[in-house]
Amino acid sequence: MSVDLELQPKTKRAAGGPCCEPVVYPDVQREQAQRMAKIAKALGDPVRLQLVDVLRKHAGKVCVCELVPLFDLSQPTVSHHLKKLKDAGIVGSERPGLWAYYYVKTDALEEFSQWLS
Amino acid sequence: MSVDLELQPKTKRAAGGPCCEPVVYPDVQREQAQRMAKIAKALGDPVRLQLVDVLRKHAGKVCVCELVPLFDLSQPTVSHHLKKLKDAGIVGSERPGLWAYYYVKTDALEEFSQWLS
DNA sequence: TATGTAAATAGATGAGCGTCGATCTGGAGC
DNA sequence: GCTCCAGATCGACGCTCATCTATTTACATA
Repeated sequence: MSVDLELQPKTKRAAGGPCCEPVVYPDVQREQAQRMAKIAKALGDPVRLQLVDVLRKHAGKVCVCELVPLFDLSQPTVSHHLKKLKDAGIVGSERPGLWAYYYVKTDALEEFSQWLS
Repeated sequence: MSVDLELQPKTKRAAGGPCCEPVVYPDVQREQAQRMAKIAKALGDPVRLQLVDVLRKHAGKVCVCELVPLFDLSQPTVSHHLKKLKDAGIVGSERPGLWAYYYVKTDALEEFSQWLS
């Protein structure tokens, strides 16, 4: 209803310039967008999304040897995906001995989750 | 505290099998993960995330000619990103005449948003 | 010390992405 | 009709990604 929200071009044919003046935001959030896009990109693969899902449902540490057989993928590939998630700051890991354990760093998803809702 | 949540290998050295039995989920959500990963992937670029942000803040239709000058990118590149968002079902578009208008399809982000929180 | 094993790393390959300039499409106005 | 313009599409380029096999690393146990 409000024409303000429609954001139509202000002139029907501007002379010597773009079709309309820049009414929309210079945007406060260039860096914020990069941060959140980094998170979204890491979640933008079905395997990684399911990894995060499993890790979140088990609010503790999960052994890698539990995660690998969940997918029809080689062990290095799963390891690769876990590394991606770790680089994005979404998960953390420990390796006290022979086995490695991964867990979700819940704070990492906070900003993105809030923006999305 | 609860060992059940720790998901450690059940045996210290399994004989003739993987290090532990598959205790974690066969996972109900293979297709759901694909759906949500598709959304996340589309949001996994700073430009597209900012496009969605701008479109959401203007809960109406926004002219493309308003969006292009927001970024230091060529018009075809912005158009390409808008197409990606459209293919992901995140935005829709109309082109009644010379100008094209884009808007957010809020339902699309619902499932992903809920999963994330 | 030697052996076995879980996980990470290395290297390769084929597919996809982000970006650009150039071109095409189709509505608007003279 | 012809011209102008907004937006979409095309083709190309360099880079990143997901995946694999093969190898390496480091811990455990005998």
